[in-house]
Amino acid sequence: MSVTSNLNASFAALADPTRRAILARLASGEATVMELAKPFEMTQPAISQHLKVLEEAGLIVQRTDGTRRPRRLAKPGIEAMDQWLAMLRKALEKNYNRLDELLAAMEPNRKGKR
Amino acid sequence: MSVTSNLNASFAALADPTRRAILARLASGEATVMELAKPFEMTQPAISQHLKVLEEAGLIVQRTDGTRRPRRLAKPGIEAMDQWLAMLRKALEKNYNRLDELLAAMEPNRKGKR
DNA sequence: CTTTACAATAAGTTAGTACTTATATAATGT
DNA sequence: ACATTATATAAGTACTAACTTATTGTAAAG
Repeated sequence: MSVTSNLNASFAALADPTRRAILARLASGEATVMELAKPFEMTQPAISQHLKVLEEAGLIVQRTDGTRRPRRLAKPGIEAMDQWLAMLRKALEKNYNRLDELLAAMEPNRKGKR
Repeated sequence: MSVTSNLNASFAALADPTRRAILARLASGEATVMELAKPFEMTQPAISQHLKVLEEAGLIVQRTDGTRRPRRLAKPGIEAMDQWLAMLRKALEKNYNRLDELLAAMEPNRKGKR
């Protein structure tokens, strides 16, 4: 039950297209394992394993409803990734990148810089 | 070739803390392999391999300056991830999540299990 | 109680990742 | 031409990930 905010696990979780599809589905509301499994040509255990990965990454949470365990998105985990990426986005917006490109363009042939 | 927009590879690249550190460093401007390697207790080939992963993921680009290959951030690849995450962020903002929580709270809660 | 539906876990296989050391390539300085 | 500096590639290894089938746990329904 910890908000580990583990960026390693979070980004690794997003690297799998099945898990991204699951999250996309959960973006429109909670869903059970069976509902989540339906679109995929994959067994139920495989989906359960993906859900475990997503939960351990802090990207989803579950509740209990009889034998069902509906999942929904977990805000903190998603925000943690979003904020990390915001850092890169801001760097790009600040034109650091363009400055580098300019320097690269000015570089005619040789000459070291540092 | 350039804008492969490969989210699998992009997110997988971010799952490694060394690669995130490299990107963070590049956020403040371009750097060579040696410069990037310095902070790590890791060999140069290891860093070169990480850079290859980042480049194939579309997150950095390189230019040639003599024997040096300074890297810098690649805007399109970073924006692609950012936009994908924006989808989840918006879902959370739209209170889909809160609605689910409300439904969960309304659910007649049964006994704790085991 | 017994069956059914939903979901988790176990064990095994295959493929991929993240390093290492050793070596190759390529531009620069002398 | 040779040595130096900067980087890439190759090969090997240990670890991890993503599936599968088989089985188990648990609540609801008959």
